[in-house]
Amino acid sequence: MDKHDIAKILDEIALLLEIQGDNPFKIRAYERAARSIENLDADIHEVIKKGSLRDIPGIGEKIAEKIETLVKTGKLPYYIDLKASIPKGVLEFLKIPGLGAKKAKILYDKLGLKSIEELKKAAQKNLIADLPGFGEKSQKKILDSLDKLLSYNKRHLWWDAESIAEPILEGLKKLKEVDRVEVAGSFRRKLETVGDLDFLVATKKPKAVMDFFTTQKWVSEVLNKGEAKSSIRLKNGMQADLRVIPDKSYPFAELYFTGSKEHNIKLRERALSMGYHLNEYSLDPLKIKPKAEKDVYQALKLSYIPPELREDMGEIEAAAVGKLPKLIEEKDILGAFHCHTTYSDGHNTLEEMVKRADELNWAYIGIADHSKSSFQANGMQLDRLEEQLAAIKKLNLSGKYKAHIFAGLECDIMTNGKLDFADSVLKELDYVIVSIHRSFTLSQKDQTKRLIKAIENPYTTMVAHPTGRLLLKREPYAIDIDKVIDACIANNKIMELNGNPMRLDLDWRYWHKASQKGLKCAINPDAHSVHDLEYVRAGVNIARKGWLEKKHVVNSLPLDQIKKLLNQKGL
DNA sequence: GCCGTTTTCGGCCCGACTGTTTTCAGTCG
Repeated sequence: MDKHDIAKILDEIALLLEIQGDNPFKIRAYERAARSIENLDADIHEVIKKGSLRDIPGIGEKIAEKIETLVKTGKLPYYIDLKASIPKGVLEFLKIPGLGAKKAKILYDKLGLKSIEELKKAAQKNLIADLPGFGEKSQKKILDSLDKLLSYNKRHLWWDAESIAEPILEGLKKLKEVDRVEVAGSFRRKLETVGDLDFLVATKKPKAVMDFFTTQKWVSEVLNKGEAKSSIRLKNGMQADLRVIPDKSYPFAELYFTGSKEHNIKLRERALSMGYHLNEYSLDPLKIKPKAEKDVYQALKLSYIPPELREDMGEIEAAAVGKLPKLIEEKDILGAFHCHTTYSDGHNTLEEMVKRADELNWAYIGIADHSKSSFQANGMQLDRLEEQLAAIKKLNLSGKYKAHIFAGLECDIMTNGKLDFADSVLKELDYVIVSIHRSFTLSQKDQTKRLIKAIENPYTTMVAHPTGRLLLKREPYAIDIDKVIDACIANNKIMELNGNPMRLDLDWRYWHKASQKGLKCAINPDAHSVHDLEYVRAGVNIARKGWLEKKHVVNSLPLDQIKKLLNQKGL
């Protein structure tokens, strides 16, 4: 039972209480406790041992007791009883747009509906329209959305969401009635996946903007439409909301609609404690006329908090004492190390990749093709590796390109933790990235041991995509990430932040603490074509979410310094 | 259920839209 399991149970208790119609503030208390546990830095078992559970914000007497029972016995009678009182299927009702806890309870109480299937049959038999609080329209809406539930609830990679948002944003920008516009929400916070798109517009003519937004070619359905707020369903099932606001309120609205919800609640509480009242229109009774968000933060005696950090992970506390990090920026990146070519499974040649690095004004590019065991990725046998090494040397000597080429390798880690090539081969290279591409199902203990053994190899330089996750597709393999981080630090090895939009691995939630302990980061594109080098941008987004500064990121170092760093290998 | 340098009781973030009502509850973000 780890902190994620506990947080999940606390969240589920909150949902169950909601359906039971319990005190809303009690429900929020459980939700808050869940977030606190989820964001906990320390090991939950240690915290319990020290008896400091109640020092965690949002954890009081009752919830502390429940967590202790849960951790010590693996189960919680209170939770078991609660679950027994409401069928699991009723929780599924909450996923249907327009159905919340109250209505879910009515469906269960009055008609005894226990699953999505039963709900569908009841709607088809016209049994729902007569229920209190329901009507013809809500019955039809339930039926309509049931078929599309899967696409509605789908999240999208941030990278994909960007290309969906772009034409809508451009369309709004061109509208003469629009004074200011941007995409807020989790998209602006650069969260790795995005559920829906939140557009924010400043205008004096809301109606014209709303009419435009709800009638364009990207609309598949108008969910609701008002003067201040409209929602549409896009063709791919994604929801897009538009909020319209007078220009004088824009900074407040920007803050509010960027979130996160937890960040906003903390801000409002802070405002209240200072005698103010904060909403998306103003900060009363303060008569400030902010031009930008930073003016609002300033009024709350906080330094400006970049959107990426607004996750209630300590940023408000840090901003209150002027201790926010100076986040890494894309322009700080001077090169990258995880790039493939046609020597293995890349689409572009070595020279094409280097040329592109030149165009990006990079000072260096590291080529790391797959090793022989990755036959699925056309991994290189020794002769091909030697051939590539010679080609890189030649190209460097030719002086044809400004970018220096580092000769590396993405070396497979065998199931026993040994590397795919012997040390005598590895030592000829400028650097070695080690990674796991098979045997994902080892136990956590064995997988951790395997990776740490590879980290301890003297010729290992950095660890690629350490959890192997593919966002929205494949869960991370079981691994004790804290131990892996500690092993990297102890052996002076670099951890990759893989910028492939589907990986973004190591996850941002680990980086703040890990970097403070001394973990070095390389933001890599894991590029398989010249276009993929752009993934560095996605990597920088996530690095910023992880509080990383330039000093933590090795590929912000100029050429002479990165050479020096790589030469430390084998020490 | 949590919390407190105005409080150990009485607060707890707050506004827009929809559909079902006949003045508002429920949902959503």
